Amino acid sequence: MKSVNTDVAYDYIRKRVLNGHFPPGSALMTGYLAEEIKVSRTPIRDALRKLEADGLVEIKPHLGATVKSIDIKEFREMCDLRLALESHAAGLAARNRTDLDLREIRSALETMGDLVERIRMAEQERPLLNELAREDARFHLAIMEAAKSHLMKKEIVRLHLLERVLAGADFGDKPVFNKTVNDARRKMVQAKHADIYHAIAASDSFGAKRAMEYHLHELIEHDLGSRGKSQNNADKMLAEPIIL
Amino acid sequence: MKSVNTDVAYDYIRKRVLNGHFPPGSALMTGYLAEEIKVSRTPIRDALRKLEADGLVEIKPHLGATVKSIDIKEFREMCDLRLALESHAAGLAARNRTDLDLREIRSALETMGDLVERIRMAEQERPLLNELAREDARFHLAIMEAAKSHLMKKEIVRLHLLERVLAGADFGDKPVFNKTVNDARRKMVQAKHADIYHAIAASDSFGAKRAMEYHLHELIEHDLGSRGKSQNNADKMLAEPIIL
DNA sequence: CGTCCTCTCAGTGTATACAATAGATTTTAC
DNA sequence: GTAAAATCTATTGTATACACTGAGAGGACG
Repeated sequence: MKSVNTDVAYDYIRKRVLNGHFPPGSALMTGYLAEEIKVSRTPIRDALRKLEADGLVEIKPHLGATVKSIDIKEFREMCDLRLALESHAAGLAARNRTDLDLREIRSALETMGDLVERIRMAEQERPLLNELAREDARFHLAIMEAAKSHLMKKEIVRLHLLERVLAGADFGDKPVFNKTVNDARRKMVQAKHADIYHAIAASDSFGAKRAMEYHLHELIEHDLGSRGKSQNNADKMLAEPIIL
Repeated sequence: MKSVNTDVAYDYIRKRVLNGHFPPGSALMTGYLAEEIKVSRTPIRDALRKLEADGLVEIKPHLGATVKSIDIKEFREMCDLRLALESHAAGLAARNRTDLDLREIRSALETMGDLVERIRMAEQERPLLNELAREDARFHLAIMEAAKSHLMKKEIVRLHLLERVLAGADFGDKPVFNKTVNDARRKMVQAKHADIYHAIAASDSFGAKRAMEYHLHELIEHDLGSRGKSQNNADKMLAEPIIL
C-alpha cells in the first residue's frame, strides 16, 4: 500500500501543531499549506478534516481551518473527561494487567523516582524536567496499555495531546514556585504514582481507580487553580516536545 | 452563511447509516453517492471524513469507505467506555443540576413509569416499546444535560449512536423472553432509574455515580451475556428509528 | 466625523479531468 | 487442469479551474 499525500500532509501539519509552530487560534490556509508541502489543496483539505476529527483543528464553512483554541471552562471539561476515562482505565488495568504490563509500569515509576532525587540535587533542572515529563507520560501510557482497552487508550491519548497543545498557549505555563516547593510537590506526585502502582499490582480495581482519581484531581486543581498569574512561557515548555 | 453541499451529503449519508439503510460493513462509494445526492465526489469525500470522525465510517486508502462494523470485543469496550463516561456524568449532574434539569429528568422518569404499566396491560407491545425507548433516551439525555459538560454530553451521544448502529446489525437483537420476564425486567430498570433520579435530586454525587454505574453494568451484562442465541431481527428494531 | 453602502479580493467550496491502485479477469505456460 | 503472470476495470487519489462567500477597504452620504 503506497503512502498517500493526505497522510503526508496530515503528519506535517499535526507535528507543527503539536510542537507549537502553529499556535492555537492560528489560521491554517489550504493554499499556503499546499505550497509548503508541495501537494495540491485537495489532500490538504483531507488532512485538515482528519485533524478536525482529532480535535486539534476547527473548520468553519467558508472561513477555513484554525488550530483549536478553547476557553478555560472548556479546558476544565476536558481535564474532567480525562479524569473520568483515565481513572476508569486504572480500574481496568488492575483487573487486566499482565506481569509484563506491571513491569513496565514499575520501570517507569522507578525511573521517575530516581529523576526526582537527581532533580533535587541538580543545578540545572530543565533537561531533567523534560525527561521526567517523558517518564510520566510513559507511566500513564503503560497503565492505559495494561487496561487492555484499545478504545479507551486511544481516547485518552487524544485528550492528552489536546491538553498539551491547548494548555501551552492558552493560559500560560504554570507559575514558578521556589525550588523547595517544587521538590516537595514532585515527591508528593511520586507518592501518588506509587499508590496507583501498588493498587494495580495488588489487582485492587477499586483502589487503583480511586488512587488515579485522586491523583488527577489534585493535578487539575494545581494547574487550574493558579492560572492567569504568570507570563506565557510556552516556548520553554516546547523546548523538547514529547510527541506520542 | 449559506449551506454547503458537504453538509447536505453528510446529513444524507448519516441518516441512511443510522436508520439501517446502509448496514455495517457496506461499502460507501463516492461515485454512487455523488449521483444519488447530485453533487460531485469532492463534497462526498468530505462528508465521509466527517462521518469517520464520528466513528460511523471507516476509510482505508485506496479501498474506500465502509460503514463501521466491529467484533464483540470492541463492542464491549465501547459499552464500557460509555459506562465510564455516563456514570461520571451522573455524578456531575448531581452537583450541577438546576431545578429545571431535575424537572425534565423526573418527567422522563414518570412517563416511563406510566409506559411500563401500560405495556404490562397491553396486547400490542411494539408501539409502546418504541415510545419507552424514546423516553429512556430522553431520561439519559436529560442527565447529560444536567451535568453541564458539553464535551461529555457530545461524546456520550456519539457512543450511544454508534452502539445503536453496531448492535443492530452485528450481533442480532436481544433474545425474546416471555412477557412475564420482560415485564419484571422493565420494572427493575425503572427502579434503577428511580435510584439515579433520587440521588441526583438529593445532590448526592457519589450515589448518583454508583447508581448509574450499577444500572449500565447490568444493562451491558444483560445484552452481551446472551448474544448469539437469537436471530438477527434488526429490521424490527429499526421500524421507527430514534435519531438524535 | 461617523455610518452605511459598494466593491474588491483573498480564500474556500465544487466540479471535473486525469493518474494511480487493488482486485477481478483473462491469458499463458507447464 | 492448475498456477502464475499479464491485463483489464472499477474506484479511489490528486491536480486544477472555476464559482462562491465573507470581510475589509474605500468612497458616498448624512
